[in-house]
Amino acid sequence: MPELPDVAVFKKYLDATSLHQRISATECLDERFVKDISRRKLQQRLKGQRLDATVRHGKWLFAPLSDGGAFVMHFGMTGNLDYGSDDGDPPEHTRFVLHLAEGKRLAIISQRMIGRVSWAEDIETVLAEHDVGVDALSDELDAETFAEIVGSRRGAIKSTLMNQSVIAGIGNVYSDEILFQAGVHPAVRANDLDEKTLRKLHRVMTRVLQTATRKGADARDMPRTWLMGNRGDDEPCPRCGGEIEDITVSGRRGWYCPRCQPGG
DNA sequence: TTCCATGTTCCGCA
DNA sequence: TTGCGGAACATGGA
Repeated sequence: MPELPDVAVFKKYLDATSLHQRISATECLDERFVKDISRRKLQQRLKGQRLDATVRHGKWLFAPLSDGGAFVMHFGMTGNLDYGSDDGDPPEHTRFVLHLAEGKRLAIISQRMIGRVSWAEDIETVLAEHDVGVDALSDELDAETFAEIVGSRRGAIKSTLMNQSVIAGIGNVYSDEILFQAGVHPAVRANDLDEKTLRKLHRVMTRVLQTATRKGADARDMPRTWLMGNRGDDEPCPRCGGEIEDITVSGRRGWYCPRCQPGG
């Protein structure tokens, strides 16, 4: 699930539940979920500290710590957070737990293990190491910059939007949504798009990501005119009523409406 | 049982 | 050298 809007929701959730509480202990339920640092060191770094704030960049979530450094979270394909009272077992597929003061705990859940927790001295360094580009909702990414970055790419527009080193935060579902609402075929090469279309894509991208975040990133709550609820065989296009089709673009299966998104 | 998945990373090729 | 596409990765639900 976790693309930019989902992670933005996790950030709000963490802000509302877990900030400024002392971490009394941590628990690692699967060592493989800890990356770039040993489990023991991560646990040492966290113990006794507080999560001071949260910073989201693309699909990454960071929580700067009271004594410096930051707790790093990435949710992969199936991550989630769960805050609750610290008695009994945490939810299924919990990989890491922060035990907090006053009998609470924050569980980091990841069913498929593609995801991570880690520690970073410096957030910018982590982003550079993983070649993470500008955040899709960053103020720095205005229409002109977007057109410049995206319009210089030779790959399919869908893969370009999903490429985290180009723009960070968009995954398979939201790339389909953005292209649908902009009326752009997913397989069109990015550098074949004209300036006007690129600016439209930027406008639509911003609107889609902001709206989705505001609605809690829950597909069921999105406007009916969105593609999101109709991804699948034999589904009608929410705009024209025609049939939605699937297409594989650089190994990822996407959905689009051939009538509303001509070309390719 | 086989296939597929909303993510990242690595590798081979142009 | 850089950018692109495909495959691998781990796990479990359909």
